[in-house]
Amino acid sequence: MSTQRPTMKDVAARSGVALKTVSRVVNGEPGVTQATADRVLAAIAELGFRRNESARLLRTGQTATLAFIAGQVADPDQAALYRGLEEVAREQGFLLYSGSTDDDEDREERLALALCARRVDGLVIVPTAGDHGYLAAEIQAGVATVFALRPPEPAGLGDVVVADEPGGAKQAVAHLIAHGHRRIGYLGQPGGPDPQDTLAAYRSRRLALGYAEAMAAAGLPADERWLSLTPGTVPGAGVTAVFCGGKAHTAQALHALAAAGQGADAAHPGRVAVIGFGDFELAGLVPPGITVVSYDPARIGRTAGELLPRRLAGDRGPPRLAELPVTLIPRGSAEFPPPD
Amino acid sequence: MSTQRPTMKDVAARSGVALKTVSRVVNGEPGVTQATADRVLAAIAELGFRRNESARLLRTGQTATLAFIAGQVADPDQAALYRGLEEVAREQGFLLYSGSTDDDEDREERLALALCARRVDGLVIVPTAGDHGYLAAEIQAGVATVFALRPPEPAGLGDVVVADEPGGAKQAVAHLIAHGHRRIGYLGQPGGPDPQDTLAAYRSRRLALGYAEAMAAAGLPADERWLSLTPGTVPGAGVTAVFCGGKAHTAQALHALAAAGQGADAAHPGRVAVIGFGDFELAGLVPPGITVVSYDPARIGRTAGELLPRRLAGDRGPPRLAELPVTLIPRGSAEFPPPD
DNA sequence: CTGAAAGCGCTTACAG
DNA sequence: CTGAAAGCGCTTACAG
Repeated sequence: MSTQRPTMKDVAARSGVALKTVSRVVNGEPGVTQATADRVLAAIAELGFRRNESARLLRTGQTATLAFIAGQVADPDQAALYRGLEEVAREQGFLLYSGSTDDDEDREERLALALCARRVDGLVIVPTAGDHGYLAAEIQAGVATVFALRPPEPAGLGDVVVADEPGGAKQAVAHLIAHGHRRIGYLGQPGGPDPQDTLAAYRSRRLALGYAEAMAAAGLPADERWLSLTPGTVPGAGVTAVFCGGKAHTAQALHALAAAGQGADAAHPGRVAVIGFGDFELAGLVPPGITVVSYDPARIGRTAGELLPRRLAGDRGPPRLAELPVTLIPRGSAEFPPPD
Repeated sequence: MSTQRPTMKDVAARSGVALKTVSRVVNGEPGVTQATADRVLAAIAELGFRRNESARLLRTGQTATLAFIAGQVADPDQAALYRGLEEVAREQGFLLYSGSTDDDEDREERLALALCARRVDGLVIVPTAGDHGYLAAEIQAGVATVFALRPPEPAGLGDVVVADEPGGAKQAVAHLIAHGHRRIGYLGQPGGPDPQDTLAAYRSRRLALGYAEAMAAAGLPADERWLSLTPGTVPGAGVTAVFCGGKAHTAQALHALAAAGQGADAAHPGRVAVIGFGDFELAGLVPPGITVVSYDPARIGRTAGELLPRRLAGDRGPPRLAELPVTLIPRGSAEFPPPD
């Protein structure tokens, strides 16, 4: 069916030299007459020979391959993370496998093990909520592994790169306080130990921590209801500002407040200030411009990629944790004092 | 440095059988005593053996690997396309490489050839504006190749899957006409042969075609200025509706119109209807809800993936072109009559 | 300067 | 039921 690809053996036969000589020419090794090299080169051109890199790598014992396992590669944050990782991979000469788990524990395991069976050199993985013990043997066997956006279970399995969610929450709350707000709510994932412990829930928990700490540090009361707002209770909660623990929550809060006539733009007298965690496309276009605390997913990817080489070089030191800083982007929805 | 991975040879030695017997057990082939199998299995467990899939595939002559080459994997549309492709890949047992060209012709070639050197079975590629002749030999050699979102140069190099942009433009214009609009403008990429012929420019050209055709079909005059609107000229062009040829253009038009007091919501008396090509996150949240003609990038990816197997099976028929249908999603910004 | 042999980790085709 | 040999396409280590 498919035209057979010519091999070095074919090139050798055609140019009347030994296999090894072809190898020398292909690799640009010294010690080949110009005349011989020319003959080999001619045969290569005539046959359309291209070296099979997979075969070379098998012999070499490496694969020059990294893998990225996302929850959803199409999620904007994880896609950006991918890009950061891709950059590092390219610079270092790695090709990149990728795949999505859809937050399915079993699918993650199948995918990760399939990739390890291909002998990828490194693995960057956005872990599902499940157990990652299955990776211990692979890590032990030398697969450089970094967990991104959240730590694995059990923790300590490998290096971790996350955003500094607690710090981000503190920044957001401090920003609101600086604008005169005192009754500040937090809209996150419904609390409690969640069997469906998603990435968003993990992040939400960390943000709630930072929120509570910032309120306490400012000597502000943190009404229990403020800590467990839902989209429906935001308008009636009596808060003058709300911090939203994720893009979805930000959108929900904006919807609910707009419907209740408490949207963050000047048209609404009882307007509630809104600040979200995580930047999103067009955040600047939704009136009056949505202020966010933004982390840099591409940087998380780059950092993850940069942790790999040391491990590949044989570093078996204890797992590292990188908490990357976040930035507040004021756009209007949080830069006004409370109504009273 | 890294703990050596045990091989089948090690397992064979440990269990006192021949290599071939280990292979039989690992592959679940019949004709092995339970006792022998148990001994082998025990050795596998003790050694923590996992078959090297790359080695197996080398011998088999396949790689069970596909590659996706995007302009930007992080672009929301291309990320969705990736997901569609990933689904098909998973179903068919392929692992997936991916990479971004950043619309750089040379980078595309380097990446594609590196992937072919790894002997990927198939390639789905969002082509840059450059020449793709370098792929002819690879396609000839059996690499199943599909171009997505736009055709390659020269055309006819391989199968193509694109959105039906002309059809989408016609739908959009017809929608506006049905709501009473007659002076309809088109905001796209600046016309003319563009040396920097981006994906957006290609799409924009196809949309302009559909726009012109729809106007002509309805017997409506298409003022030349209406066909070459820029963000700055939209408010003063005297049109009552504008069709935008991409997410960026839609955002620009919304900005310009809002600033000129001609935004698409009821608060503006001289409001201009807006309809965009390509859906975006929160299109429903930007008041009054942005009507779009939406194509389904995930479906493009799936379709591309589904074209691969036939080629892998040896089909050398002429290149196929799939133009996938688009859908109009009314959200408010285009569902009102012109002011007069 | 050039090449014959062995090997990467596995499977295929044959023997016993 | 079990195994010894050859081979996938390349490189490594040694000879000449």
